[in-house]
Amino acid sequence: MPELPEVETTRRGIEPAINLQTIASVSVRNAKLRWPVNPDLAQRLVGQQVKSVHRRAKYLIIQLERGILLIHLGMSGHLRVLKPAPAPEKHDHVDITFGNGVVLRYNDPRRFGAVLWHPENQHPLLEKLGPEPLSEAFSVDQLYTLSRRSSQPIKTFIMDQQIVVGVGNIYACEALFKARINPKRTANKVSKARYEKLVVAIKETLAKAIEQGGTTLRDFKQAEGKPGYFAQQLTTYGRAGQPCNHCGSTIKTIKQAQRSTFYCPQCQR
DNA sequence: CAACCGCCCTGGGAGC
DNA sequence: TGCTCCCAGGGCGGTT
Repeated sequence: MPELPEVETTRRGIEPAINLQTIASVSVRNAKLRWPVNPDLAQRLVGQQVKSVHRRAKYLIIQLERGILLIHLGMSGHLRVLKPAPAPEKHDHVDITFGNGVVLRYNDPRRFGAVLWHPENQHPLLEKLGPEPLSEAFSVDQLYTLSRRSSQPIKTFIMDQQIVVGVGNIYACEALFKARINPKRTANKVSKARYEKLVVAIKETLAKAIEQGGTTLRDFKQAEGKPGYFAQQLTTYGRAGQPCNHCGSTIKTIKQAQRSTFYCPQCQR
């Protein structure tokens, strides 16, 4: 499940292979992703040089000479760097081949992701995004101010991409455990002192997950095809019925906004 | 406007 | 073994 650490891991994997390279060919086998892949994608991309490979929230932004290529991995997507590329398999929807022989291959069984070319450097999807959690722009003051007018539970509040980007279900659960906050607590009823802990917890959790190459549950693979290793450090996510690492009481699961939340009722208040 | 809910999709696991 | 059912979930878009 690609969240910010998985997307950042992917960015670091693909950048050295494709940066400053020129696109030689593009092959789209299945255009039906979250949004249809532009039928003229090849025409738009071939001959263009990659100027940089960035990440914003969970979007990969491949800056070209003219416009940008925006890639979202959705739920089950991954990108691989192949040289040479074996024959495409099921769910290998898009290949982008570069002048150096590298093939960037987009695979996404559930097709919740996106591959979008956009003529301008800014894209409507990027406009309303909140601050990057690992930047200084994500601060206690900013988060606390926003929280005062939110009656959502704290968990859905920190998963709102307009509040802070890149915190998906797994890391929301993990960060709330680390900050010892009950996920059901209403955002505007959490004290500033606790937001201080939460901001630190989010930053530490995400940074640690990036170090470990992301979390591999079922689908995620790094660009080189390796799994991520953060799954072994999960304290709450996917551990319903198991003992809390901290107090030994049983990890509980509930539904919030149609998502599973895992938490320790003893530690998190 | 904020909050909530439905929907898109497929593979994997559980249960029978 | 094989079928059916349920679940995973990011984020848009529509409704309350």
